[in-house]
Amino acid sequence: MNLKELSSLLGLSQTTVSRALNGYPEVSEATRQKVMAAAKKYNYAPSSRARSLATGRSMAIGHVIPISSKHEMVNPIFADFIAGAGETYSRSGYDMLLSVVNDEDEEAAYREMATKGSVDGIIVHGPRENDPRIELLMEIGLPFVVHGRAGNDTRPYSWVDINNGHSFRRATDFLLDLGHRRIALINGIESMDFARRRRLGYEAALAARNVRPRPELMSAQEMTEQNAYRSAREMLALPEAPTAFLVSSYISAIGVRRAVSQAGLKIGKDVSIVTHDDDLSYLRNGDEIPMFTATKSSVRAAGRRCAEIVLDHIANPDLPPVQELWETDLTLGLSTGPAAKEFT
Amino acid sequence: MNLKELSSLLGLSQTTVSRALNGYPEVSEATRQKVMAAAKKYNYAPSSRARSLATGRSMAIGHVIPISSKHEMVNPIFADFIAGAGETYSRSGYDMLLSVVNDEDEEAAYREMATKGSVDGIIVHGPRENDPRIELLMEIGLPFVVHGRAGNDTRPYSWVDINNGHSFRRATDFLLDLGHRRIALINGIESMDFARRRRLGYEAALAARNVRPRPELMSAQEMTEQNAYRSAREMLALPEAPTAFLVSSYISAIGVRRAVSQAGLKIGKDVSIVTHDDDLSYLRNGDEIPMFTATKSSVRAAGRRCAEIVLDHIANPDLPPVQELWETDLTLGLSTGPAAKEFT
DNA sequence: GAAATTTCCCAAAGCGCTTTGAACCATTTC
DNA sequence: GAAATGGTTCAAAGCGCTTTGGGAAATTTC
Repeated sequence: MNLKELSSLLGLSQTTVSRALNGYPEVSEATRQKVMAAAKKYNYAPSSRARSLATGRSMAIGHVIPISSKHEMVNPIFADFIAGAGETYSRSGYDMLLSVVNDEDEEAAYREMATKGSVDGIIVHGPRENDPRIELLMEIGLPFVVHGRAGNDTRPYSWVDINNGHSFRRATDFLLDLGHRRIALINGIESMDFARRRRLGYEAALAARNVRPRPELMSAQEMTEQNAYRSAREMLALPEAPTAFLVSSYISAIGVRRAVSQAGLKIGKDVSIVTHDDDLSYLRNGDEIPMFTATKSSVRAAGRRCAEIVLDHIANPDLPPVQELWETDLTLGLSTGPAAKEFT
Repeated sequence: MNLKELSSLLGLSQTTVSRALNGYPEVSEATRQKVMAAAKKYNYAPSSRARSLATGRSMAIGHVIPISSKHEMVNPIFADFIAGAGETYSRSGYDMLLSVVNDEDEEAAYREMATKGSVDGIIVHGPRENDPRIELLMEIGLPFVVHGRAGNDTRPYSWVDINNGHSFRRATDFLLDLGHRRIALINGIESMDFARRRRLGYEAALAARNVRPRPELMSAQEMTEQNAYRSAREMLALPEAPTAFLVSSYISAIGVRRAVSQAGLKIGKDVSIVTHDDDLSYLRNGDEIPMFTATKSSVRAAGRRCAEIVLDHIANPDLPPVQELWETDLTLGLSTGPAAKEFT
């Protein structure tokens, strides 16, 4: 069933039927009702192909998921971000176009989305320091929103980020206040912007209290349970083992927890853990009392917001860039306590 | 830059340029080279909008992600499945169209994809027992592949599934062989086909050895760390506590591990755990010696395969349905051992 | 050397919609 | 009663591509 058939069935022109369905005012209420009813009856929906050719808009937002050919990790927070963005899209009649590419093909993927015209806007994931993608996307001219920020690039592009530096500074301060002095940092790969900022926040807090940063207590790897476990285990075996861990992801925190338990130490008593918590739907940090003390910010909410912003930019191209820096909640859980005497 | 401009720039007809770019034989090698060079120089790529209108194919596969309005969980294995499917798509020039919808709107979402013609095929996620979507999709007539199966619907549709029943039967047998008699099952929601089959496999193994199934040792909930933790904790507090756990997801297994450790019990000694392992990229089960004994099957490989099958069906509509039942690997890890004497 | 074939290229139709510009009819205004 | 107005509707152009049905030039065949 297409427009032509439907129109002739109704004895109306394609123009009128199209307008009736799209809510234009130049059509009488009576005929609109008739058209709507017929559309429903014959299960008609305009072909998105034809429609987007005619309107020049494809009603889709592109997300490029880079798969590192080296480590092959798929970011676990990705599912929740997508879910958030997807909620926004489906409310607005937009689709989400996902492109999974090797990271070396990523730029080509963006360029292709633009030249093929398959999307009206783009969400950028996992920005790195001085990410070349920003430059590329500004050149391409498609509206885009970055989840995170790319280094200290101050050019006016839209992004939604959490205040990673401040967040980890506060968390470190909190541990210092509890008397901890040997605080380990289990971080993500530091070419990622968020990880770099977190380390800087952590170091700033240490410096402010004249605590010497110890390289052996800082690890920066892909945030898998296993990497975190191994790092924590090695650190706990040091002669001057850490009394607290600051961890960049919930998954990693689980690895740290395993190492700590296995060493026969009690979490929150012998060893404290503060983790960042993306509030993933399948890894909730407790209902009443959170298990981990955490810097918390919902990545799903970030997905929703990024999507909203890119849709705003599409609807209104003159909109100035939107830059939102969200503070995290430092939520107190059961994983932290004062530094044990013997260690101080 | 569009085809018209490019053609006139080259002094050729649109026909010839189009054919040159699409690899048709009716164009001389010399002009093809010229056209290719010009396309590259002017960064031309045919508009996917126009192209799909002309060809009638949209070069995209639809995935519908249902978000349960009740519990709001996003399936954590989803990211890896998508990554697998995405690899296949990008190799073949297809896009992935994701639609995140509330589960009550799911049928409408499929229907819409079909009538709007926005996709050429569909992948179905998370089939339930007697899933109405199968019927719907057969009626719609779009090629589709189900990741998993819908109950005992024997109609000829394509699916890729793991042998959940056999897998959990083997795992249960393995625990029984080790002397365990009180084996708990931490399962997913049993309206999901995979969870139902796993329970049946588990019960069959128990029945074959005349071990009475105990309802108090069976839980069926969304597979979050926390749900699993709570279930395991409650079970461990029973007068006749389980000596082994059979768990449906790695995330859940982590929750069980937490409960076991917290109870002061040693995993693999006091309490055994066997889990299903989807081989998620961010939750690898150890490199050398797996942490958990597990029934393992890569969900990413399943994503790749489902995508391949749906593309095959699109390329060749007469292809008979493809049904693949994959066996899992029962990989021995450190989480299992003989039942402790005191318990037997 | 004429006829048949092959090679290469083109004009134009068509995919299914939206949107422009014009036209028709029924009211209202002067 | 003629002119202006407003509410509805329509025919046709156009979005940018692919593909059909030829057709001219080059090559081969007899």
